[in-house]
Amino acid sequence: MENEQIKQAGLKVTAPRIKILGILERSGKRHMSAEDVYKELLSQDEEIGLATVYRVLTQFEGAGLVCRRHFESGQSVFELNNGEHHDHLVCIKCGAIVEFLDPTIETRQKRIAAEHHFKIEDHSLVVYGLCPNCQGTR
Amino acid sequence: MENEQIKQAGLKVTAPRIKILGILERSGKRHMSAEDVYKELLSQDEEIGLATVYRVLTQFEGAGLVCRRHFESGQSVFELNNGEHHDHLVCIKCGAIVEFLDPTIETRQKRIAAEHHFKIEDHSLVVYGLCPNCQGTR
DNA sequence: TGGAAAACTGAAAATCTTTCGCATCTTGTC
DNA sequence: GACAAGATGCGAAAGATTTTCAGTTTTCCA
Ligand SMILES: [Mn+2]
Ligand SMILES: [Mn+2]
Ligand SMILES: [Zn+2]
Ligand SMILES: [Zn+2]
Repeated sequence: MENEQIKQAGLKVTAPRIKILGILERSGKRHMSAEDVYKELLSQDEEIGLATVYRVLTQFEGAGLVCRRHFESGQSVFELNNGEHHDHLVCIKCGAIVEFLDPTIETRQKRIAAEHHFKIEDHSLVVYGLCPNCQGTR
Repeated sequence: MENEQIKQAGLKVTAPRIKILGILERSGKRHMSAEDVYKELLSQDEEIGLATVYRVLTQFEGAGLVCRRHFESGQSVFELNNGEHHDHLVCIKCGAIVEFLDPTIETRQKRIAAEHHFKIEDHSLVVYGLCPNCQGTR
């Protein structure tokens, strides 16, 4: 359970960490902002401050338990790291997110970095658009 | 000169706008944050407030004169819009930026959006890594 | 198990970047 | 030149995230 993952990540097992990891695993939403997590905690009558949520999410990120994403919404969103990289398709109207992985794109990126003698470290690809549900309306 | 571009963009020709556009055109750096532009103005003894810099850059963006980018640095950077879309390779150590355009990637993105029935609106691809100069050191 | 060191926590204050409110100027037009 | 519409500068405010700090909690080992 959570305790093990936290311990293996090299972090002390504390109530806030267990609770927050549990929320990320079971809340339904795969991509959550710190605020989202905080609200979920509140709704469960947990006494955990927002600063702690930020702190824990950042630690989880450092430990590789979660990935932080910067979509153009002003706030970071976090998702459990399942070990496999992927990119995102984001609906600019309703916020719906579709994950995808395109080997061709991944390959081209590596080639481009190599051509410019860059040692690639990471990348972020986000495609913004309107999801099927949001295309009719305005 | 600047006056014409500003006028054609449908904006009144004012001193701050002329000065800021001039800086974007002649400052050497192609990608500048609002703060960068502001500092440059200060160094030229211009009495232009930071709020005005943000305002003007946002207006320029709306008018299509500049593009706003969100690299993971916390602040937006702006660059003159030369009409051609491109993506970026960013050095995580020194901040060096290389621009590139890969038709294959562009095509794949469109296909992926189509497969998910998304009406693509925009996209952001940034590859982070170490530039040639920054690879030796730590 | 006992207890101290190390790590962690919540709340409040501090940062940082960006935007607002508004009184005061400018610009474009007649 | 006179005027309305639009811009500017300034300080305050906002929103997201981080830091500080004093009081807990967890770990670890005797
Ligand atoms: Mn994802
Ligand atoms: Mn560019
Ligand atoms: Zn949608
Ligand atoms: Zn570099």
